[in-house]
Amino acid sequence: MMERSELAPKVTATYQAVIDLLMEGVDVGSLTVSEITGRAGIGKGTAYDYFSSKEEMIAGALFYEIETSCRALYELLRQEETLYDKMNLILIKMDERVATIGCFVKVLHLMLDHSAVGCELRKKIQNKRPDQILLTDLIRKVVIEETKDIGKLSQPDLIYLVMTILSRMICYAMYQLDCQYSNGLNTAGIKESTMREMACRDVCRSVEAYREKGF
Amino acid sequence: MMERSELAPKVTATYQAVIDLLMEGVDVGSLTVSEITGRAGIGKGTAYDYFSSKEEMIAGALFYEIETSCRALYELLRQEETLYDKMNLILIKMDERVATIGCFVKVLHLMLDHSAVGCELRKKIQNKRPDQILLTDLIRKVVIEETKDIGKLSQPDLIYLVMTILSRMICYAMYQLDCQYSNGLNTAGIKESTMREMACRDVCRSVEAYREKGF
Amino acid sequence: MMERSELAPKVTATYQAVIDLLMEGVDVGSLTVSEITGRAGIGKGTAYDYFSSKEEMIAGALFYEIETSCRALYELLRQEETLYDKMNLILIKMDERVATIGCFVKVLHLMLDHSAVGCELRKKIQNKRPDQILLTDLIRKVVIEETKDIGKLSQPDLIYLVMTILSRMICYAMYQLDCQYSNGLNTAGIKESTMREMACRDVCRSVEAYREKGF
Amino acid sequence: MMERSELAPKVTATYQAVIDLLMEGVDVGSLTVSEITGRAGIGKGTAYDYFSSKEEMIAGALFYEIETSCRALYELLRQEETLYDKMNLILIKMDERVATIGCFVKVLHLMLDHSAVGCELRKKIQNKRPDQILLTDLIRKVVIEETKDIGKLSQPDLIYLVMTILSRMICYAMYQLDCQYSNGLNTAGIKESTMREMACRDVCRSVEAYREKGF
DNA sequence: GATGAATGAGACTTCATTCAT
DNA sequence: AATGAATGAAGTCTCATTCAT
Repeated sequence: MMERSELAPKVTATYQAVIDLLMEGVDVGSLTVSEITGRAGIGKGTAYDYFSSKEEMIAGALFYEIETSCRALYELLRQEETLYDKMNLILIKMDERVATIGCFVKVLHLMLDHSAVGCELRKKIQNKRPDQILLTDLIRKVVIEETKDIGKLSQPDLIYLVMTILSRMICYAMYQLDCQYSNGLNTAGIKESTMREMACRDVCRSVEAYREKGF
Repeated sequence: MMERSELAPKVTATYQAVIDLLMEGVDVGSLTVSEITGRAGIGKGTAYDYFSSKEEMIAGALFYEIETSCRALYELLRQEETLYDKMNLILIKMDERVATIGCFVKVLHLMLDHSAVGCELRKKIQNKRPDQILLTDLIRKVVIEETKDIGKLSQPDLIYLVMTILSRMICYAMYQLDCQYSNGLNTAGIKESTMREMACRDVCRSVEAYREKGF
Repeated sequence: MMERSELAPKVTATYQAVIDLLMEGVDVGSLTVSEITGRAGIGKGTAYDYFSSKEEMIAGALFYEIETSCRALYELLRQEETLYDKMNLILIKMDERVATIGCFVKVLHLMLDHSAVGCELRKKIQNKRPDQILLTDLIRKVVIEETKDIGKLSQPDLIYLVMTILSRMICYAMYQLDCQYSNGLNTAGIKESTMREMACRDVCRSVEAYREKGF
Repeated sequence: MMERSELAPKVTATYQAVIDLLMEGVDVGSLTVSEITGRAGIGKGTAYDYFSSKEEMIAGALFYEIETSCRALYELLRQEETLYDKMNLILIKMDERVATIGCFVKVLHLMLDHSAVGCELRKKIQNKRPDQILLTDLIRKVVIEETKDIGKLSQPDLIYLVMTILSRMICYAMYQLDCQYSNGLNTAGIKESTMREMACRDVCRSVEAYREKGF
């Protein structure tokens, strides 16, 4: 009934192998079918019974991973009351599943490049079913639910709010990644909780400013 | 004396070819040496007299491109007075050189992946000369100069301010890219000037909040 | 009693599938077991219960097809009186079953190449039962029956007559195929009946010349 | 000046390797690029600098081989006077270059199948330059030159004469090939000179019949 | 008996890099 | 100094065959 259970075991094995490899730091562009199927514990040919190309395997795995994560997160967010708490939960979950962040970042990258995997992924995202929730859908829902008492948001305001939250999340992800690798931000020494607090306060400040005067 | 003039003509031709190709939408991962040297109008072997690998060509080109852009932008920013104006100018320049944004985005991507080009690029950035200004250096300088009257910034506060600005810039870049390709943000219909205004006001609001209570 | 009825249904289904595919224009070399069994409506494993290899399936199908055709044609030829009429009937049947000609041509090809299917087919032909009639047997019978009044043919003369007829048939097949695809003969505009007439007259002329002076 | 000399050495090496392999009995369909380039003494990648696919290599080699043979034969045929002598020379040359016959037969096969090599070859033949002489051009020229005193041939008559000669050549080739492999004709014991004589007489008889009454 | 999911050897093709000219 | 022809390692994908169900 859950779509997870609908997937053939070889498909989930392939997806898991792709995600595992990516999380271990293998670059998307240098993933090979041999690596994937070897890790998945299936034959090379078997993968081609389920996917028509390497790109489909990788794009499928990433789509599945972020869709699953976003849907699960959405369920959790509904239990939080305030925007601050929701934002905080998002960031906490980002910490808990920091390894997954890499996948989100890779998806963002792929959305913007012209690689074969990127194309495949864009196709998947454009054709996604309405009940599948990706990152922007998640944020949009949070914003709409949180601000519905203000009155119906105009499209531009909605988008700006979404982007504000998204930029904070990216900001936080950059912080996380800078802790892992050194990317030039030199975030060493700043506590996670401090970062979270600042980010949440920032988001709320933006919304309050909106409530007062509109954007 | 200028480092530009220090570069051999074949090197700049190679760099330009890489940048041109990337701006035309060729994916970093699918760039080939043949394409690069063909576009640069030099022989394949010649390129290897100046670079030891394909990765060095690409990483070198990207480093050169962003370093040049950031240095030029820094010179311009010094002439602006307020933080609002500086932020605004950054965004305006991002519009004027929207094609270059793609390179910045690619650099961000490469900083985070484990590809061969990414490694090469990270090496270049870590070993950069002090007089070479990259994006984070640029922002750090803007923040320090703008806030020096407040007193010396603590390291964490400085970093948070830098990240705030960076996140707004990324936000704006996302908006720009979403106008070009459709990435799911549906920013259609929002004017550039409106976006800029919102972003600048946000940044200033953050700094003001800092001035009042500290982060 | 009839060998057709001796064949298991899965075998005839396989044979029919091969022949259908070949007649639809699929190249012998690019036939796959999946295609064959899919078309035959049987499982891939099942085919291997009846055949030991793909080659055996294809060679078996072709052998069966031509043997069946030749035997049927032989029965019809016995009812014709003169050599002219017999030759004419052969060519008329070639027109009626023009699609089958492709199989004969493929068999000719396979007899001459060193492909795995060719080997298998040669084996089948060399080990054929005496009551199985193939093309050369058919022609040989026609020649012997037609010329028995002249006296017993010497082996070389018999062979030459057989080859004469065979070469005319090939000639006619080339004409047929050139009508379907353009193979450079540019036979467009020549009527079938004219071609047949010329071929039959030629064959008779050869035999008459033989009757008069011997070859 | 001769087109032979225009071909790059690696191209002729590739062509020769293909022809050699085919003459050694390797089946067209089972030729591999490794085999070809290994035999040609060049790197696998080198072949792809000159050809865009395996099919092009094989089709190119066959086209080159038959075109060269036919052109050379045409030059020789011009020195013969009578149709009998011309036909005889053709058959003698077929004996001298019996190994090449296999190539002609393979070309005939490829013209009729739907394989990738066949497609490539048909393209090459359809786009051949007017000065390139293939088998049917050769025969057409022989027929036209030999019969010009009779008056202009109608198109159908021309084609029929061409096919008559072609069928005798096929007949002779069948004899040759049956001597090499046993294909069911059992030509053992017939001398080459006898076969040639019969074939030449047959062709002349056909032309004479034409002279007298028209076809 | 029948199936088709699974396998993996091996095919074609690309492309970074070298080196003789 | 500059070139680009040549290389061959390595990647993707196909498909004949097997075997557990």
